[in-house]
Amino acid sequence: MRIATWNVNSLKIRLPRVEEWLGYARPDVLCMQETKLADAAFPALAFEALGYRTAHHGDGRWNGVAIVSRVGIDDVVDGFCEGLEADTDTRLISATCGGVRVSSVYVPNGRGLEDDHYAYKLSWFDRLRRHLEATADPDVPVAVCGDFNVAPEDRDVWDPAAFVNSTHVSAPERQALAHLEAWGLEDAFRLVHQEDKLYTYWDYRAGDFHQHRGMRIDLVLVSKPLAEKVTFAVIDRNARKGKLPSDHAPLIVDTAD
DNA sequence: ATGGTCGAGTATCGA
Repeated sequence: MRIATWNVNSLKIRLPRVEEWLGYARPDVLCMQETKLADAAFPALAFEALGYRTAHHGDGRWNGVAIVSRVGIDDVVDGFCEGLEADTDTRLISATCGGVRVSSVYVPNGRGLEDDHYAYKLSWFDRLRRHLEATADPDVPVAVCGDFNVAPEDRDVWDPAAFVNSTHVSAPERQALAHLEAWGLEDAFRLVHQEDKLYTYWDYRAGDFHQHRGMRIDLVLVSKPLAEKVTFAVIDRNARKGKLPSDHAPLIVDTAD
């Protein structure tokens, strides 16, 4: 099974690139983030034409998450169901695809260490853990895929010195990610690759992509039954090149069976 | 040279 995740930074403008990419990457499941679409505007027909069924959770201008699957898509849940009030944003959608409980997540950016959005980010991680506790089981196949807006380790950013007192690398954020993983998830990319300087996101500004100034913040987290079957993982940097790219590259993870 | 870019929408905000 091939699972992929891609922050597309507006599906409206990115749809041609996504269609092209699906044509050659052919994932069984693709999780997308930052569609920036309302549900009524989601281009379901374009995906169905390529053999994918779809689920989308969005409210228009910001955020928005989707799962498209050619191995079935059942039991779709929008947002959290850990028993608290609804999230203010559309940042989570879950579905069962080919026997795997898949979630597409767009973790809040945080903006700054003193910003209210940073507290929202930390609480969001806690809610995601509680959501998994309430709805899933780490002993069955689970894949939590998306833009986590956290670089797990210093080797996941182009220059740790450039991120002092910044979001994405702070100890509380890394601890929040680690606490999520402690539920029973592993970073599938790191099961395959140990090298540094492998990134999934590069700022549009200042030629960061060409200067290799990036961050690895897009992850596929898998439960043990999937982790044991991971055979391949790659960040498709080619999708960050060319005309009208997203500022994120897609991440692909393959598992046996 | 002290800025560099996108995408939302059409003034700025968010990343």
